This record gives sequence, C-alpha cells and structure tokens, in this order.
Amino acid sequence: MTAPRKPPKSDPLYVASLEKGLNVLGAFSTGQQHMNLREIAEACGTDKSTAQRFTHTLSQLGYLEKCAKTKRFSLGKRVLELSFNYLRANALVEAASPVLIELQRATGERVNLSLFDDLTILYAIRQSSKREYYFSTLIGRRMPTWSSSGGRAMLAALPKAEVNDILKRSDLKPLTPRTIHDPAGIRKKIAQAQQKGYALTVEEGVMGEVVVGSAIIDADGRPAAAIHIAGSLGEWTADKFERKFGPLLAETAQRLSHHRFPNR
Amino acid sequence: MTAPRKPPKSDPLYVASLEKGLNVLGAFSTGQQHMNLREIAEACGTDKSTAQRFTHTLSQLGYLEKCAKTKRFSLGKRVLELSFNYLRANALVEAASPVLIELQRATGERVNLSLFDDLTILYAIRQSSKREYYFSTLIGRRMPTWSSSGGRAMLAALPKAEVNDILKRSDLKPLTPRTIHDPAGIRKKIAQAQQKGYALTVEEGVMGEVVVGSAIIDADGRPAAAIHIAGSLGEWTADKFERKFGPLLAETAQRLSHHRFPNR
DNA sequence: TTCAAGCGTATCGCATTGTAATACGAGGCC
DNA sequence: GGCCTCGTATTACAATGCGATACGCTTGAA
Repeated sequence: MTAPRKPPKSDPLYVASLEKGLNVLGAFSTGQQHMNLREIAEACGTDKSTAQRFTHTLSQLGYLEKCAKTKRFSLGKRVLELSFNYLRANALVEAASPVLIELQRATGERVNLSLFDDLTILYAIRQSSKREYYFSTLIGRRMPTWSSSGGRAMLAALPKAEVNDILKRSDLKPLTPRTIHDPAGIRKKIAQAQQKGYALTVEEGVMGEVVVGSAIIDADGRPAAAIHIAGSLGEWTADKFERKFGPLLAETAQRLSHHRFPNR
Repeated sequence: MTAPRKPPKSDPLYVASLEKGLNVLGAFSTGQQHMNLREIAEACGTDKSTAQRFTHTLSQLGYLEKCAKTKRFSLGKRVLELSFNYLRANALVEAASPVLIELQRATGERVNLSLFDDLTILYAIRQSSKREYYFSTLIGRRMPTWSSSGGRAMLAALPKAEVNDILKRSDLKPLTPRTIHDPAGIRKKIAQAQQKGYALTVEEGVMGEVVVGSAIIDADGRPAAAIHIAGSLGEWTADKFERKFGPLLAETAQRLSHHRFPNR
C-alpha cells in the first residue's frame, strides 16, 4: 500500500495558525455580541482547546475583550484601529470625503461611498444628518454587488465576461419582494446604468428606499468605488428622485474618476 | 501612538504566530500607504521569510492587498468588516448614536464619541457636517487620555489611585504649545471636570480648537466613553463656547450613563 | 551592453511551536 | 445533593511554522 495520503497539497507558505486566529475574530460576523469558549469553537469549527489558545492570545493583544464576570468574549476596541489605518491610507476615500460632505449638504439626503470588492461592495463613508437605522450608518457593511445601485453601476464599467463571472458566482437571493434578481433583469439594469451614467434601485435593498449610484473609475479604467444617494419613497417618487439626483451624482462620480492614486 | 502591547514569554497558551501576523497588520500604523516585503520585515522586526509567509497568508484572507504591478502590500478592505462587527455589537455606541446626531444638529458643531481604553481614548462616532481635516473624521483614531477633554472627564470618574497609575504610565509629551502636560496641571483640570461635569481644553490637541468633553458612566460606576463637542476659536471665545455647550453636554452624557448594556 | 544590487519567489531539513486529549475545580440547574 | 457544563491548566507528541538559502527578474549606474 502507498503511504498515507496527505490532504490536498497545501501551500507551504500558508500559516494556518494565523487563519485560525482571524477566524475567531470572524466568528463575530453573525452579529453576536459576546460568545463563550464553546460557541466560538463551534463557530470556527474547531475544538475547545484551539478556541482557548486563540482567544487567550487575541485578548492579550486587545483584539478581543473578555468580561471578567461572565468570562465571555467580545471584539476588542483595537479592531477599530485597523480601520483607521486602512482609511487614512486610502487616497481615493480621502479625495472623496469632502466631495461627499458637500453632496450631502447640497441634497440633504443620505450619501455613501462604497468600495468594489468582487461579489460585494462595502461602505467606507456614510454621510447622513438624519436618524437612521443604526446599521445603515456603519462603515464596513457589505452588500451584494449585483443588487445595489452602486454595485450595478460598477458592473457597468466591467467587461461582459467579468460581469458574467460575477453573476455566476453570486447568490441571487432577493433582499426584498421588489429586488430584481433574475440574470436578464439585472443585465438590463446594468445596460441602463451604462447608458445613463448611474443606476437606480427602487426598494431593492430596503422597502421604502430609493437609491441612485454611480461608479468612480480608476486610472486603469476599472471601477474602484461608487457613490450613492438614498432617499425615502415617503418624500419622493422614484421618478422625481432620479431626475433630481441622477445627473448630479453621475457628474460628481465623473469628477472623482480617472485619478492615479498612489495606493492603487 | 502604538496600542497596548504585551508580549508575554513562556505562556503555553500563547500563539506566537498569530501575534506575528497581526503585527504585520500593525506595521501600517505608521501611516504608510503601501510597503514592500523588506519594509514590512523591518517594521515587524522579523526576517524576510517571515514577512513573506504572513503577507502571503493575509493576502489570501483579504486583510492585505497586493498590487500586481509593484508587488507592494497595503491593508485590505476586509479590515473594515471587523470594525463593522465591533460597532454593531456595541450597545453603548448604538444607544449614543441617535443622541449624537441630535446633538450635532442642535449645536452645529463637530460631535464625537470616544471610548476609554486605558492610556488612550479612541473615537467610535464622529458626527460633522463641516469640512475638516480628513484625519479628524475617522473612526478608530487614538488620542492620549490625559490630554483630551473627554479623557480627562473620564479620569475624573476614576479613583485617585487609578488616575495616578495612568498618569505614571503615560508619556506626557505635549501635542501643542498650549497642552497642559505637567501632572499638577492635569490633576487640576481633572478636579475641575469632577466639579463641573465636563472638561474643557483650549488648543491642547490642535491649535485653534476648543473642546468640551463629558464622561458616560456605565452601570458599574466606571467611565466607559465620553462625548465631545469641538469648535473653532475663529468663531468662538473659549468662555462663550464653554458656557453655551458645557452644561448641555454634561446633561447629555448624564442621560446616557448608568445603563446596563448587555455586552459590558 | 554589462554587471551588481535588490527585489519577490520558491525550496527544504530541522526543531520549535502549536496541537488536542485530558484532568481538575467551580459554579449552576434540576 | 448530584450532575452537567463551564473555564482553566498541563502534557506528550508531531505537525507546522521556521529561516537559511538559492534562483530569476527588474532596475539603474557604469
């Protein structure tokens, strides 16, 4: 008999311990506020010993906090530091920041900047002066690329083959009853975005909400980010909202495009 | 500038590989936008091989991004996800969020929430409608506890022994020519904060800026966070600013205090 | 053009380091 | 009171991370 076969040839440069540690931090992506050892072990698919060693290490480093009474863990303040370092180094976000503030003041509506990250976009700037759902004010939140206005606007700037690839790998589960989630419908919306310079979604992410999104193109001609303006159907018809903000948004995104930022 | 670092030795539960990997992410706390392998190795005090393995692993996981052309690394979008998970799970920040928005609207000035973290505070909410220095709008930024208005307001809620301990371990380097940085002066400011319910700093963090800060006390009677209102000396005298916003701020902080939040 | 310096990448034998089974004491709940 | 399940601590073992080394490439000065 041949020698025992190792699990699929692994990458000799890959540090599995690091992945396991980061998975512990990732265990909190379910929204759990705090977890005990067993829950963390389960969430990470490891045993209790492993969870013990990694929570212990992460706690010492400040990436995890341990309640002295309940012995349960929650994410540590230090994770905010990483975001800070990411954002301060991102020239595109920095350049967009004053523009978004201005756009918020000019429109009075909620204005966001999202970054393109393959199947999802994630928010990097959120400018709002209204009271919103807490979630809707947070940086780092991910949304599917295919269903969001900004995501579709970015897809409109990609070659067809890449769009197909992304749609194929995406889970096209609708977020609301009004989410357009059939490939043909999505492609049509992408084509419209290509023509108009912005995409419009009506109650596709949240009921009662209308959003326009437009892509920021980088110096290589690829979509890097998108800006969004979101409003309420209680105050606007979709048509009026689009006419009022669509062109302004597209022009603003255009102004931020084609710059060579040092870190891209 | 660097966060609490405790590298314990001969702890059988400590996973050194995890620490090394996180140190690679921490290498970007200098503000560098992108680094090559050698720079990362140097910043982490390791050799090139080590840097190679960890950057490789972190890139695969999305916590680091590698430029295809220059082969240099920068922080990955995924670090924002950790912040998102931290903030969404933090009930105190969630409860404070609408209050801060309201406070911003009522005052028209820049309003922040900071979290107490031993020698430093770090910002968790920033509400502003004005154009500011980019840095000043970012979450996750740390400031010394002893020199900031919110920090001093929180120190005012701690037992004297703990205050002494914190001052002793802090680096009392002044941030501006007007930073009060002698222990006696700091203690006096803390005593004033204790009496008034808020602390006032005039050009101690940035020239031209006046800030009032007040502490949010948790259910155990300990300071957990602080809210700040910051204004410009171009628009206000320090006196007027204090009279106008100090009492309002203290009252607001009081309203957010003494709640039992599930994750603390 | 040549050459050297510095880069990123790949390889590999070795021992350090992380692993996972186990045990123990402390609470909490029937 | 007894039975879980929790967090914590210990240990023998070998898988895994380590780091020296080598190679091919680009760059820039000679």
